[in-house]
Amino acid sequence: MKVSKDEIILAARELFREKGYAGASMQDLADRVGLRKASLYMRFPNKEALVPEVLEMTLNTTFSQPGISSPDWKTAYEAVIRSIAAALTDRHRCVGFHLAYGIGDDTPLAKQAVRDFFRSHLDRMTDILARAMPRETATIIAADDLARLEGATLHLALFDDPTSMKRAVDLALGPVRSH
Amino acid sequence: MKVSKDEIILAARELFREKGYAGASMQDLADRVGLRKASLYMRFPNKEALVPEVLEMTLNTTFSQPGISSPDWKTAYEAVIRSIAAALTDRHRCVGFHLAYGIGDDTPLAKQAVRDFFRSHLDRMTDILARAMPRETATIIAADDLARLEGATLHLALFDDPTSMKRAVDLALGPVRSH
DNA sequence: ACAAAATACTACCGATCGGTCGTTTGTAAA
DNA sequence: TTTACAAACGACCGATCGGTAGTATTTTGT
Repeated sequence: MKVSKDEIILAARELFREKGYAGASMQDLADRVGLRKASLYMRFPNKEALVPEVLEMTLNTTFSQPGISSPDWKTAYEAVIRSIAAALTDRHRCVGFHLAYGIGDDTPLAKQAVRDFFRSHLDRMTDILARAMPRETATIIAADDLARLEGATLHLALFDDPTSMKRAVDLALGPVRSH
Repeated sequence: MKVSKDEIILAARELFREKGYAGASMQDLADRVGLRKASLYMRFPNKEALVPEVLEMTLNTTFSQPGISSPDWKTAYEAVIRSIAAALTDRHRCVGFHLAYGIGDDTPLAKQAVRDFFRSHLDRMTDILARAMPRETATIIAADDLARLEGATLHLALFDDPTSMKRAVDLALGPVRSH
């Protein structure tokens, strides 16, 4: 194999993040990894099938950062927030968010994958917070913290401005520290 | 004229919001307004030229809501926040955000229009807040409030869940009320 | 009523889209 | 070294993309 499957998924992630689902072409993906378009269909049955793989890889790396599996909930939550924020700050956009906006009912497998992607984020964040507070409260905090991080990518994507993301991290971590 | 220019812009806005710039086709737009594709090029020189018009119309309606031009800054700011939140809650997505994510360097006029769109939002919000606080503080609050509103569309688009948006409004307005 | 101008139309352009087919190439077991 | 299988390939498919040319139709000014 000239190119590993992970390399293709990685390139597909960049493509989806930058151009969205509709704007990403298989030809462009083939060019980026140095294969012919037809060869991509050896590994993936179609374009839609790339989406679950991209999101699964992203989810895994996000939640594989050190500290996230700490028994101390403060340590774990801070690690999650920082892991997400670091990825978003680095790339200026969120693949999942771009796909969430752009994917329609014509690609149901991709749509479900996007839902699972964010549901996993929310569940894992909620589980950590629920160690120290009622689950109901944890659910709300997780949802709002994630929304704030995602929203801060607006300033990154448009104005190359990371300060809003930094404040989003501080605001998510402030109450945790003083808990 | 079978169809007014504003109708076309309105339909284009829906299209961009749902499918993004790359995913929106001129044929689809023509179908929605009941024209032939070629007739669209009577009013707009090309696809890219739709973007500034769409965003200008959106900006105008957003900031034409009652209360926004109130001399009382609290009234004005609340009206702005509620105007933005109402539009996002209704449509589940933000056109500007979708375009901000999807538009690349190949469409520079559209890119600049998106930047202007959000810059106007931020400037107008900052101007209102600056009546009651240092401009530096106002800039930060405006940026973070807008980011939070945009981020809350994640829960709307994916899970049809408006609660995060409601909390975003409350959080943006809470400090204002108790000021 | 008539001419001029604006608008919408049919038909088409080359390029690119996602995807498939049949063949060649590389590799690993025998 | 031969055999067998997977991987990569060039060439191609129908559909759709943004956009244009020329013509018909409707509106407008006189």
